[in-house]
Amino acid sequence: MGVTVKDIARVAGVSTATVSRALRGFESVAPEIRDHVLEVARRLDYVGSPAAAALSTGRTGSIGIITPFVDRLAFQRMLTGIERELRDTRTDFLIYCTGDPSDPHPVPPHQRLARRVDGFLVLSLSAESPDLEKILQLRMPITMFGSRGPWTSSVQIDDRGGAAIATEHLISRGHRRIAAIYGRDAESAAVLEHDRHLGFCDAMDRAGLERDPRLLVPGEYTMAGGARAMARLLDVDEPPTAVFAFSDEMAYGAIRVMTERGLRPGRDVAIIGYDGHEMSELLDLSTISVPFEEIGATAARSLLEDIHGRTQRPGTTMLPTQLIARGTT
Amino acid sequence: MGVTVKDIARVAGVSTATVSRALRGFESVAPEIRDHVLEVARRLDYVGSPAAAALSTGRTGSIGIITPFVDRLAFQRMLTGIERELRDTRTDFLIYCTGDPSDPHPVPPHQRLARRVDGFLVLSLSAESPDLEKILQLRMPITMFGSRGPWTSSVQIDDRGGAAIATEHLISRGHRRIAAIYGRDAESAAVLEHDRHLGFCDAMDRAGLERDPRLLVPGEYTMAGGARAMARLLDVDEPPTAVFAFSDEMAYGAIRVMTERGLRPGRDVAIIGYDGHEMSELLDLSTISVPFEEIGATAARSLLEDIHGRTQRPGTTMLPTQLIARGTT
DNA sequence: CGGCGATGAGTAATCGCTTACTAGTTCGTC
DNA sequence: GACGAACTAGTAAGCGATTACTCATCGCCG
Repeated sequence: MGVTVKDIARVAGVSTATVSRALRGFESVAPEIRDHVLEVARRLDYVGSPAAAALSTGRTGSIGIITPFVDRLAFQRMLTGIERELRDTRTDFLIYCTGDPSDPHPVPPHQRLARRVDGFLVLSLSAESPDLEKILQLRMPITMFGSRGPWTSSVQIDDRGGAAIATEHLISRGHRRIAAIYGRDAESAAVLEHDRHLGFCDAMDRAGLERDPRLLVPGEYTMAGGARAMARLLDVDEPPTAVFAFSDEMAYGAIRVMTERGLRPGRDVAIIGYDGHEMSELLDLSTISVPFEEIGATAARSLLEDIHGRTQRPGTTMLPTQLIARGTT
Repeated sequence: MGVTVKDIARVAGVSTATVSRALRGFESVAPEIRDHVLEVARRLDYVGSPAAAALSTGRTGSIGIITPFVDRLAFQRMLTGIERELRDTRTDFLIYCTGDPSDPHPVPPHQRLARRVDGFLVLSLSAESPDLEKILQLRMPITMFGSRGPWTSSVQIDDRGGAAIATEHLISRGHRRIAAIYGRDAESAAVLEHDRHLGFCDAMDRAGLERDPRLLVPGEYTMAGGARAMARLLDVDEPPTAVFAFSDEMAYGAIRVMTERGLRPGRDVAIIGYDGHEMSELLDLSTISVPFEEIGATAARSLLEDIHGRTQRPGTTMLPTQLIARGTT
């Protein structure tokens, strides 16, 4: 059904080798023959078979994105950046969602994706994820965000510094009793949010403020989780006067609970988020803005360079965050 | 570097044909040989080459998702559903974003994806998109949402009915001067939002209300666009008392502008959105809820059935929408 | 005890493209 | 005027898995 190089070769009166060379723009083809072949290919509406090319060259022309979730704003924004970056490169991307660690995926990612892609973009994957090790073992080009590998490229943001700035912002507003809503496990050295927690501790300790364990609650990185967390915080004997949510989404949920209980964000209880999603502007939520689109684009670019061997050795790019003070603080 | 069927054949002492048959679970392999081959494959950590399999069978084991945008909540939600549905099927997905029609993509989707996937999920693509025709010409399995093809399967929602219900809801609240914020082109018969516009007209006409052209403004389906639209509406001589935004995201932007101008949503100006995103609950925004996750999952399931020939002929699934009345109306 | 169907497994062709080698020309140079 | 460098283009060998055919065995029946 499909037109193949053989068809073009026949019609153009050359060998398939020449067709292939012409199609790939090699120098060693006489200009007029090259143009002729290209013209024939166009006329026959030729579309090459990526499978055949991949089998032959070992290059698939696509990359794999590995992430624990697809339904988070941060991922959506990174995906936007990745798509924009890849758009003109004829590189496709596959998404592999590891999902909830408690409900392990039937087919491990390295099995499913290894032979399908030329490299991986590992986004926000907990460093303790068992999948990660398997992927590293493949020794394929990898760029990571949210975790680091010994020999892989990575894109990073200064989460520890950003979290400290967020906390100091609350402190500078006169707050002394400050709560933090983390994701799942603030203490684990392996998880993504560790840096944010460290930054929070840095700032609190520097200011000589007490870190009441009851004011440190998990929010699962979701709106619903943030709402539950806020409810818990408000039920503490001596509720906090300010809250630092480690993600905007959790802050949204927290704000809803505050509003439901008749508390005005920024007046009765201050709150600051982290991520800088578009929606936060709407809610007048103070936050630390994180350039996720750019993170995605940068990571994609880095991976492509790695794949095409245009890079010397794994590099690390640090992208800036920025405090955006709004009405809720 | 990779382990191939040949390696397994050698180690297991059988032919590659037998290895292939054993791996694919064919009947015609003696149980003990099958188990032995499987054991060897497992021991060697064998991972098959999708490229080779694809070349040989013509099946790629992946599907292509075609959509004009990746940075919208509706897409994110559909993707979540698709991912959930595909998770256990060993089917991968590629995303092809057509992007802004005014800035055409350098490589048309049918060229880039045709040979790479077994079928397409066409989501929210305007029926007048030039890409669509090319894809239809491929005669591959397709399931669409947001547009319809003559012979393709599709998942639909009753947008016309939903929009009428939203409008009637505003009317039932006593509003007479009602504005609508559409996306880009409310009149074109080809675009996605046509049905919502029709539903709006239905309800207005049935109630005998005037549709002032100045109260029909575009919002580009984005928050920023919705904000601009609302600003325009408030500058009209006789501003509307109620607004129907054809998407929640535009409603968010509209609410921001209302708030900025000191108007209280639901008190001074009523507003209702469309889509039922999670965030709308937070903003207390009335809306028509659309089950995007389920739409994605249903579409994916339908496409897989089509690809595997388990279906007789193209089917259409209609999914329900639901009015969610909240504080803004 | 020979022949036949059923069953299991091997041989080799094939999918479409890439590329190392080979071969035939054309120039340039001494 | 001849030899070799520099070009071009063709030949054919893969890449790794699948599968149509072919072949060997075994059991069973007449």
